Amino acid sequence: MVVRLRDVAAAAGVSDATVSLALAGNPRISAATAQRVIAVANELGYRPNSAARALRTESTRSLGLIVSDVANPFFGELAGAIERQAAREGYSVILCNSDEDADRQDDYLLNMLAGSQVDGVLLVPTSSTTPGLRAVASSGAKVVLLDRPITVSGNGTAANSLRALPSVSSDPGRALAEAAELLTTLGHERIGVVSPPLDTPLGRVRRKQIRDALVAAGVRSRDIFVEEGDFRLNSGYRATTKLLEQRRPTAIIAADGPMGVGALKALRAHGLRVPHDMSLICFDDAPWFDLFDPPLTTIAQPIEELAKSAVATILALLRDETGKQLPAAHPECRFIRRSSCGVPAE
Amino acid sequence: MVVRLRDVAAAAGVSDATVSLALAGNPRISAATAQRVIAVANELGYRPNSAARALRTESTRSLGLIVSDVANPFFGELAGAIERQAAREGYSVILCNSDEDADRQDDYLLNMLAGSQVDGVLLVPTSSTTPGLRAVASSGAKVVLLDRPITVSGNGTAANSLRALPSVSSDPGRALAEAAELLTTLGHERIGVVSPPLDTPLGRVRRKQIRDALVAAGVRSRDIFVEEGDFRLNSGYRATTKLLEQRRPTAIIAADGPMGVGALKALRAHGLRVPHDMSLICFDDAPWFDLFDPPLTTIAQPIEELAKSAVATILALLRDETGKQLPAAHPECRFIRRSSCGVPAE
DNA sequence: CTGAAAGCGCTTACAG
DNA sequence: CTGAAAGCGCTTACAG
Repeated sequence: MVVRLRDVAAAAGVSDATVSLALAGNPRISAATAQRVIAVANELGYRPNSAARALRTESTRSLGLIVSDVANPFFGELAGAIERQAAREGYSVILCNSDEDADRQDDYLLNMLAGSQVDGVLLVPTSSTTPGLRAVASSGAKVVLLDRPITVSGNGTAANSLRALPSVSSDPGRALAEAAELLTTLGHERIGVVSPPLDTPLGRVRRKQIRDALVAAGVRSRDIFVEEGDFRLNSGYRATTKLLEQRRPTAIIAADGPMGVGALKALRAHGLRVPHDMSLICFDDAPWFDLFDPPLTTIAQPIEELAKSAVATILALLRDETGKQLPAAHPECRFIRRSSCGVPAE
Repeated sequence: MVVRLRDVAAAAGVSDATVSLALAGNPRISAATAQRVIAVANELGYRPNSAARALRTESTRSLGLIVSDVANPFFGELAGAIERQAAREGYSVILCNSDEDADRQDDYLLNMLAGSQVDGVLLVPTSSTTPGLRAVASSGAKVVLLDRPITVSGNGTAANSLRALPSVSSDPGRALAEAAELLTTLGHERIGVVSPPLDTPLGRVRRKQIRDALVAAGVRSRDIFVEEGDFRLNSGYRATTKLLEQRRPTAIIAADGPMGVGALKALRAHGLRVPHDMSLICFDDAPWFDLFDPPLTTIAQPIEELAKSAVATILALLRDETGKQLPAAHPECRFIRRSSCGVPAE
């Protein structure tokens, strides 16, 4: 039913090797033969069996992409952009969803890499360092960390191989500075932060980045209130509710889109108007953020750049057997001011 | 670097065959041997090479999913739900994005199926019937149509094999009836429709479904104005602009989320307030639709059910060598009334 | 209950 | 310039 190399060879009256070489464009095959082989292959609709090719060449031309939550539009868009980049380079993308679960992440990592299902993996890591990631890193597998850092302690070879993993994520520095300045300029003094989980490296990094930006803009450290979320909508709702009940900030910064949406829902539920009673800034952007009531001010991640860097980095890693450290790529976030920030109420 | 079956066999002091059978849980292997083999395999971190396994068993335990636009949150969520279902059954999902391009779709179809990269494909077809789809269907490949129908003319075996493709999509019937009734009850008489492209089967089907629902609710056929979009935000904007300038409806129905968002943007740009000056209903839903200004009334597709049906159907197709026709699955859409519909202005 | 051997469909040295 | 042969890492009849 399916056309094999052998069928093409028989139909063209040449050997398997000739077909393989001709289709690969190898100049050793005469132009006449090559042309005939290609014509026959097209006519029969021949497509090489990818398992056989992968087994022989030890390269699958597939990449694994493990994201923490595909339902988050940020990761949906990112997955799309990565697929587009990878397709341009002749690679397929196997999409995996860890759902923020370290065990699911490790299963995917080990099955895909140790099982040679893919040549490399782009990983949005769920928590700091899982056994699977450690194993995979010290086996020298091709892994690029995406969107989130990991923290590594110790000096063993395992720790060093983890540290050697290239990392692609956005830099919110300048955008956060703009956001913080906007808030202080408007007169905000008490700021709530809905952060990622603080037991993850990203959580600690974001907390520090946001805190530093606010302090640099003149907010007193004791007037910054951090409430933990878990990246999802409901946690943004809960964290915001806590901030309202315990801290009474006049502005809130939420560390991703879903938590920002959750925050807005919580503010609504408490009868607070944005920006009149509360200013709100979140991370990530989407084409519909300006249709919200009110349009959301955000720190937008550069999705296309992230996708490009991620694919370029993993491909460099695949080409390079030398293992020389690749430069980390950190494209800048963009601050997009819309109307969810205003002067604090009395 | 990577552990092979052979390494496990050597370490356990048995043959390759024994390892393979033991790991497969074959009862022919004594419990003692099996236990020892499994322990050794775990210790060494053995994972079967998927290319070798696929080559030998002629089954990859991978599914292809070709969507038309991952940036559309509907497909993002759907892809996530499908990945979850598939993972539960031990299948990986290769995500492909056709970007509504028939050639890209055909490339993916042929490479994945003729190249045996996957066991089956879930396809959101871009347009009616492409050469690739025709080829793949008549070769007996395992394909399930998702979310969109195709139309098939003729009686050849090719046409029949296309007609035999199982199809999973939602049924908007009841939800549309509720939507139409709501509009007429509110007093709307002139309705604009932002439809999918009318040269696609889905476009024609949706136009008819919406028209029928509106007529059944009492709208005169000549007061229904259909403007074509292409599934994306900008086309919703353009189509809505046309409707405003040429037809002056008092309510608009947009056939998917991005076009609904585009419609809302166009209404804003024209200084129209929703629902005071114009009522708006769209298809698909998202957790943030109730934060829009105004919260959007929609016809929500049952994403989980679609994912479940799609995966169940393709797995049934893979198991079944008999080729008996599978029942089409059409879970119902849900009408979600929010505040984007109101009494028409004078 | 276990092992030796064949073979899935390719690619690639090696001959000629 | 082309072909015969080996081998990638598995699984599975077939012996014993």
